[in-house]
This record gives sequence, C-alpha cells and structure tokens, in this order.
Amino acid sequence: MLGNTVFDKIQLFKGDLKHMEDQSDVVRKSCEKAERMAAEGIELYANDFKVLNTVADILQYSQESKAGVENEAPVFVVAGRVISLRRFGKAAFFHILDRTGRFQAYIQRDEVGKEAYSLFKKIDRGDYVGLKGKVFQTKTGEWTLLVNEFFLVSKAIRPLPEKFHGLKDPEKRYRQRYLDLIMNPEVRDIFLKRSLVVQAFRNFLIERDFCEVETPMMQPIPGGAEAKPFTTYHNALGMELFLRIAPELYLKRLIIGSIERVFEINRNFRNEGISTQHNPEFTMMEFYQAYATYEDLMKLTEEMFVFVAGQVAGDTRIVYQGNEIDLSPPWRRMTLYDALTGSGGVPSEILRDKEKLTAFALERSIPVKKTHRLGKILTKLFDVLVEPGLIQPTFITAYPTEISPLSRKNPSDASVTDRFELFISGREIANGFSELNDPVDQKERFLQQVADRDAGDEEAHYMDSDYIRALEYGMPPAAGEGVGIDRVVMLFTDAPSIREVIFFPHLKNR
RNA sequence: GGGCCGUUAACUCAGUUGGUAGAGUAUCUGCCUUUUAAGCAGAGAGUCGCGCGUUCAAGUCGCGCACGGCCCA
Repeated sequence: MLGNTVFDKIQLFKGDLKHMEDQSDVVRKSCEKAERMAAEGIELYANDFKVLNTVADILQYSQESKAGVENEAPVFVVAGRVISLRRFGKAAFFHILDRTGRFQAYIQRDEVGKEAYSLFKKIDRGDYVGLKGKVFQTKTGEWTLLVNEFFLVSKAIRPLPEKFHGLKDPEKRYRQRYLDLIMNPEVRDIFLKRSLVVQAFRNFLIERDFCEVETPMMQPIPGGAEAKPFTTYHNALGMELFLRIAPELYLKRLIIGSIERVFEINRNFRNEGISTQHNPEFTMMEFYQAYATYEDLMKLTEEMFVFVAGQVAGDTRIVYQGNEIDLSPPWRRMTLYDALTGSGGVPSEILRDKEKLTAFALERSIPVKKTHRLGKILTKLFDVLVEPGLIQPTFITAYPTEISPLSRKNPSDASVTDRFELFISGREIANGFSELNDPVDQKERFLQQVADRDAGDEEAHYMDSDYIRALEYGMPPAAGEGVGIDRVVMLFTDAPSIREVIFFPHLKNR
C-alpha cells in the first residue's frame, strides 16, 4: 500500500541522521570538530544564555549617541548567528544576525581573556553566539560592539553558502528557505511585508466591526468556487473529505447565523497547475457584510487598498514590474461586455451568438470547448484579450448569471449578476458580489451546475442541499468578496512569481 | 501538455574541435589586535543530476529520464 512506502522513506531518513558517512567532506570535518569540542567539555547547544537586547536596540542607541561617549555607554547583551567573520590572529571582526537585523562586533583576546578567545577561535560562520559589550565606532565610522564576554549558543555543522554571491539557485532557495532568509536580506523584507499586508487587511475589517472566524478546511462538499479539489479520507468517520476550494458557503451560513459581518483569512487548495501565478495552496481573504451591495463593496475595496497601501508602502503609488500603479480612488469601472467590445475588440453583434463567438475565439487560438456555455466563452475571451491590459485598478462588472451561480441577478437584466472582479497589473486580485439569498433561485442554479458537471465540466459546482436548507431559514441581503492575498503581496513587494511570497512553495519530491 | 534554458566541490561559477577535473569563497595548517568579499603562504576536498548509446577515449556528442527556471497552452 501507499502508506507503507511512505513509512519506508521515513525509516530511511532516520538512518541517514544516525550515520553521517555519506555526507560531504566539509560536513564530516565539521562534525568531527564539534565532537572534539564536546569532548573538551564545551556545551554546543546550551540553553542558558539570557538575551536582553536586540540588534535593533543597539542600532537605535548608536544612531542617537555621539562619538566619544563609550565610557558611559550601556552594556548590551545580544545573541545571533555569525554571518561573516574576519580574523586577525588575536582579534576579529564579525557580523551577527538576529530577527531585527545585522550588527558588527569586534573581539580582542586582551578584552575577553584567553579562555573566551580560545573558544572564539573554534567558532565558525553560521554558529549562534551570545555577546556582552559596549558599542564604539571603528576607524571607518561603523558602530561596532566591543565584545567583553563571549558565549557559544549553538553550533552549526553545515557551512553557510558563499558570503559574497550568497544563495542564488531558485530551487535551493525554495527547498531550503531558511538559508535564503539568512543569506538574502531582501527575502526577509518580502515576508515581513507580507505579515504587514495581512495585519493591515485584518485591522481594516476589525475596525469596521467584522468578526474574524475560521471555517472548515476539510469539507464533505467542496463549494464556493469553480475548481478541482484535493480529496482526502477520514478513517474514523469513514468518509471522503475535500480540502476546501473556498470558505464561501460556510461564511454565508454564519451570516444566516446573525454574524452579520464576518471574515476569514486562510488557505484554499486547488488541484490545478503550478505556475508563477498559481500555488496549489494559497491564501484567500473572504468577507461578508449583511445589508451591503456589490457597489458598497467596490467602494469599501478602494478604501481598504488605500489603507493597506498606506500601512505597507506609505503611498498609493506603487511600482510593479516596471509599471507605476496608482491605487488612489475612484477606480475605473466597466461591464464585462463593454470591456470585450472595447479593448477586447469583439464585435458587439456576436456577443450573444455562441457559434460566431466560438469561431472568433478559435481564430485567435483561444481554446473553447463545445461543452462551454456562452458565459464561459466570454470569460475565456476576456482572459486573453482584455485582462493582460488592465494594469491600473479596474472593476469589471455585470458577469453572466450562468458563470456566477452564487451571485444575485441584476434587477433590470436577469442575464447578468451584481458582481465585480478587480484587476490590477493584468491579474485578478478580488472577486465580489451581492449574494444570492433566494433559496429557490439558488437551488435552480445548483441544478444547472450539476447538469454542467454531468456534461463533463469537472470544475462545476456540486449541489449543496445543506446550504440550500440554511438559506431557507432566511438570509439577510448581503455582499461578499474574496481577495487573493498572495497576489496583493506580490504587488506590494514587486515579486514576479508567487513563489517569492510563499515561504515553502510546492515542488516535486527530490 | 508543448518549446527553450539549466543541473560540475558545501556555495558561486569556468571547463576550447571529445584526450586523466579547474577558480574564488568555505574547510584544515601556519602568520597576522580597526576589518568590510581583510591579507600572505601551504594542504585537503568531486558518483561532472541519473541511465543507455556512439567512440580507442564522454563533463563535452546522441537518445531517454528526473528535478528546476522562463515562456506558451
């Protein structure tokens, strides 16, 4: 069985850990060196060094102090990883890295004493050390910690990547992200910014009385989006489960449960291709607000992005891959039909003619299947002909009802829904709509989806009778929206690939 | 799924028309108490991604496969 092979691999891995014979020469020698140190009574992995300061504390003090006051200077107690090392016999310069940054230290035998200095001589780049001392300025003016007491905190037995070129190979950067984070400061900045983006979205919604919740990641019926799900199996329940493709139907159950403003920031899973724009698991923020319409949400979205931009970039103008993007509202709005006939160049007279539209698409080698209904063909055309050109923030509205099975129909034209998608830099960033709260209409929409699925559309929605029943208890009018967090982070960090904003993007097994 | 490119020491990379594998960093030894890719002298370190083929001889040529990157669908 599959399970056995997985366990076999784990056993093999344990074996590798026990014996390091097949390691490289460098690692083998480091292991021997560490063993010698341990044999001398040196604690390689002590856990009693009490850190009192960060690199940021020292930097702040240095910036505020003036040269020549070192006598009254405070003693700092810091720890960090040695990331550079320049030895001069009886003295050395080195930089340490902690969570707040990097700082230079200077150690002299005459300052720390012979015993501590002989320990220091056994230190390698990559080791964690603890330092006590005061700051001073070197000849070149760099603020530096003059080490008065020196401790080994944790020994490394693998060398860090080369100090000047660092770690470049993208595959190694993703598989060993910790090395990427140590060696490439800009990578650390990207992920710190990601944390700020998430915090900003969260604060914005909490400020407006939204309640943050968590709904199932494992669902008996995958719903809320058109996508292929991952499947899994629960042994005790004896049932197949799906990793969620969207939280939508659960969040709307909470709206029905009178949590009238609700949001979730969490992972979705879609069993589809991997590219610079797609990871199998990605972070989505969805929020729902009772008594709001899709027009309210477009306005809210503009305000939200201005807020996030302010928190993260300090400006509503950002540069993404060479394009300046201006997030200041109001953003352009146009219907899907206008976009297609406008920059899309589709003749308006064929927009509702499936035959002619299919021919039009195939002429441009846009893959359209016979099973596709009109709405789907329109979006395929949009994806190729319009989307890449939507650099500045743009709301596209009035999506066909047949491709929007959870959206409320437009009151004056039932063929389209009160829905929008937000595009920035040629990519879909958000999707929102007035929610369909009529259980009878919803059931009919699901039935149509089931028919599509039977006709071979693997991405069509499933019938979710439990959700219909919830709607039958009455749901207030509401509007909801999903925001692709990874793509927003890409915008604010100028990242060309989604893999640059996800710590551990999925790769094939080695 | 298709096309192009890549995979050589722990890291970054050279490697000519096919002829016994190279550099810098890192490691080890010695010297060096204000360096910034510190410096000087010496030494060790490789399943050239994997397999098959062509050849007297393959890191190099051919075919297949694996993994990765970019582009296209």
